[in-house]
Amino acid sequence: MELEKTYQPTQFEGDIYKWWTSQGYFTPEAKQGEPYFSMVAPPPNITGQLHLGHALDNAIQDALVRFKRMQGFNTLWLPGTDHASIATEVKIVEALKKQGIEKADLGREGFLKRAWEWKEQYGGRIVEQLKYLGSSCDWTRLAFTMDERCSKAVRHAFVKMYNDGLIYQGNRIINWCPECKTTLSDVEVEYEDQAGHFWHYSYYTKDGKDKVTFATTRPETMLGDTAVAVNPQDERYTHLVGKTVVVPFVNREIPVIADEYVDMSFGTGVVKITPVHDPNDFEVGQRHNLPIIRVMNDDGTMNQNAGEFAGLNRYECRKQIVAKLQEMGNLVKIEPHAHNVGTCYRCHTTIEPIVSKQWFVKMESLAKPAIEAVRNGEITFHPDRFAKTYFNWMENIRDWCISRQLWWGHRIPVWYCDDCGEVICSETYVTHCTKCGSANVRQDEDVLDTWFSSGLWPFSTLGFTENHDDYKAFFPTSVLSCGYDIIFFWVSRMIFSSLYNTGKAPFKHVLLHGIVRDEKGRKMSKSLGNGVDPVEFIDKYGADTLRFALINGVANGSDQRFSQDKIEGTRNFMNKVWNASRFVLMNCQDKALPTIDKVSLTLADKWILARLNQTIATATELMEKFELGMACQHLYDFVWTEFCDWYIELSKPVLYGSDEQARVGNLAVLCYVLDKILKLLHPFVPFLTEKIYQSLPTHGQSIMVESFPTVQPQFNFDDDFKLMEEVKALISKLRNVRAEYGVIPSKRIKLHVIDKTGRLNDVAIYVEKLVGCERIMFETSSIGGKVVKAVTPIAEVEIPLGDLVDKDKELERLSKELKNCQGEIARANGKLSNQGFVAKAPAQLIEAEKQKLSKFVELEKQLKARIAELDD
RNA sequence: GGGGAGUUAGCUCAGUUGGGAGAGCAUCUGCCUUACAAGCAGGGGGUCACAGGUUCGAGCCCUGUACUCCCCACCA
Repeated sequence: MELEKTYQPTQFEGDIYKWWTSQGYFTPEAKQGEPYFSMVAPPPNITGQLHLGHALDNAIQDALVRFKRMQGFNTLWLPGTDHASIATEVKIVEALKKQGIEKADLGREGFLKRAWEWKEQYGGRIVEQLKYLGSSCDWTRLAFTMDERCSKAVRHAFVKMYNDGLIYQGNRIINWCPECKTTLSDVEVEYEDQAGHFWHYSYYTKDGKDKVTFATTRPETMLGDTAVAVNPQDERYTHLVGKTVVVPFVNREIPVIADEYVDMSFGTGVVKITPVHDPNDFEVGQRHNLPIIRVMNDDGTMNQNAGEFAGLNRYECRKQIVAKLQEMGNLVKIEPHAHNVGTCYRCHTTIEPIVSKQWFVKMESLAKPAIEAVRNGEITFHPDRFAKTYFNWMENIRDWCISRQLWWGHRIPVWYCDDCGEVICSETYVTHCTKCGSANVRQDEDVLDTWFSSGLWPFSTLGFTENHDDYKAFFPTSVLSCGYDIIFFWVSRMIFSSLYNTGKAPFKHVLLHGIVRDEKGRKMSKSLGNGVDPVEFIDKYGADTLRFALINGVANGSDQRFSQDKIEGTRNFMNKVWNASRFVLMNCQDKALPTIDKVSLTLADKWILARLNQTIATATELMEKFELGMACQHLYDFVWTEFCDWYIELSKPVLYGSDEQARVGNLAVLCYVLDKILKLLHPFVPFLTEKIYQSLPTHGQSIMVESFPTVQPQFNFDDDFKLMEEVKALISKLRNVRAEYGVIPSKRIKLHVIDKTGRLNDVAIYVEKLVGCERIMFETSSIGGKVVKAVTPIAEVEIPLGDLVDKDKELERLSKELKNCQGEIARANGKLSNQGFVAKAPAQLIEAEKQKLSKFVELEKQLKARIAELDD
């Protein structure tokens, strides 16, 4: 098969993906007892449009999965999508609004019908986009958080927790989004710095003789005030404690109470207490049995308890209250004040803390084993610093509010009997009261937090509730990979949910990556319009390029900037691999090549094979430590610098020569190394490597089911490797001399070489070709005359450059070298004469230092001789 | 307030058991050398934030300082 002249990924990526799928390569059998590697993919929301975060996430996971698959593990990577309760509902409501339809108009049934239609349409789209990336996940096992299997797991987990007393219903202060009209858990609130004000004003005692002055950022909540509080130690206010003051507008008499919560040194030392609309005030209210008076509706407008302000939205109400307080003379002053305001993570509306009856998960007993599993190493985080983040959160965890006033999601499996008041929690649908038999039962209206079902993902998808073969074969999973930004939302919940439900940790390793930012380091977002559509990039540069660019050289867990430069640089690398392959293949023609063990290896061959071994060892080790970014970097360097710039160039004189046996031998090595390179790169660059692999004379069925390369000890060739490194250094030095003397590139020079190793005859053709020389003449002594002399550990080379040779310039060049050389000697001597070093450093290091010293001492001698010669 | 991270070449960043500072881009010089100009060869450029300490030896370990960023909690 001929390869095109340049790398054009769009010509083959799609076809290859279809072919892989049709071959069933992504679909493992569930075989118990076999070494396996399994991962569940973080399910993207069905609202989703593929973004670079998904691309990175999938590139990492696919690389791991392909690596493990090639290593022979029974490998499962299970994909799926998330119903994303609130996010999806928000989108659908928006879409309906555009059509002039209100959610309520449709009713629950009608709305859910729309939602499922939405799921079909957009859930499918994101799945298709993931395929563009080349992800080798098993689509036959595609899951959805609301499919029957996952829903069953949700009901099972809920009922078990309910029966164990871990799920309870309570009247507590929760976060309310007036836009989405639902509760939110603590982690779903995002805090934003906003410029606001401190409004200082006073409440008076009924007789008007005394007053308390305080500051608030939210005057509108005063309508729900049921006390003002001072610190019990605060002597300024002792006389007032126990008295009452009057809340204007609503004319409510409220007590002045004493509570430790109040910070005497802050402000006036007085705090107004609104138990219903502030978490801290709620606590104070609990302690003092204060009444709870709600003044706001679910949509953020004021309710009838707000009296004259009823019906206004909360901001308008605030404005009017401030104005009226001023009129009445209660307002003392207004200060600018920056504060953190909680907003809804979906719509960014300012959340309203309110007291409400909701369902909660009791966290304390769940968190304990979840902390322990990480502490005892059952689960490890990569990088491990994120374990601290995890502990920090888990150890301070509060109960989890799981009920949501939404329609799209898992409905809470609790029924109420309207006749006898029985509360029935059941895995199956309830039609009659289990206590009185009445048919007058109704299900709880609310649905569950979307993260409740995601928390079960590693086992719900594998068929935990039915003890499915997949569960038996692939659970616990091996690795969980996601961005560090969802440790709280997702990772922690999976850990405690799994320990509680299955008795096992859901995964062994948590591999975390950072956020992909724009060129300026900003987070990509819709509002900034700085988002990048990965599909566009794939169409232009190919999925391989995108994947490699996202992984190469990036450290685990750290954010990265995504730039056009990086993409292009990576594309160039792909093109490099492509063209190197083309070079090898076009030289092979259809020649029958010997296997590598039948080839008489040259010095260059041995060098590249030894270097390949090192690369395989390093890459494998890094992959196993999940250091994919570093593995890529090593491969990049090996392919470009060692293989292309050196080995292929070293091959040219052989391939273009007339020794047929040497040609064939060289080609065999080229093919061998290329084959290994493709396999090493395959996890990162699946399409390109498959495409080229299929063109190799030795190709098998598919590169993705071939074995990952392993170190071949017979190819280590330490001494030859070192010699070849010296030859390379010699070549570089000679090129340098050419450049320094301005010898035009087309000029073939002559080299007179005094060989100090006795082995350079073998490498003469390399030097001739790579330095651009007419012919090497081996000498036993200096030829003298107008020459430039290069002195190296393996050879002295004289280059007759005629009139180009300039004595002063030459002296300057050699003196510079001499100085450098003497510096090295001084350094080595310094180390070796340091008793501490000689006594404590590893023997290997000392030996290496000694060798260096003698090498440079020898060089120094020669350089000095040459300088003396010129000075005469 | 608590926790975490960062500070390395002009820019973006690697540097994982402490043993002679690296890459890509940019820049300078010269090349269309029959795989590749999406390329080749050669060069310049860094007191690894600062100050101490441990060590024979520190970009790496410890302490402190400065600045930047992130997360959590939050004072009404």
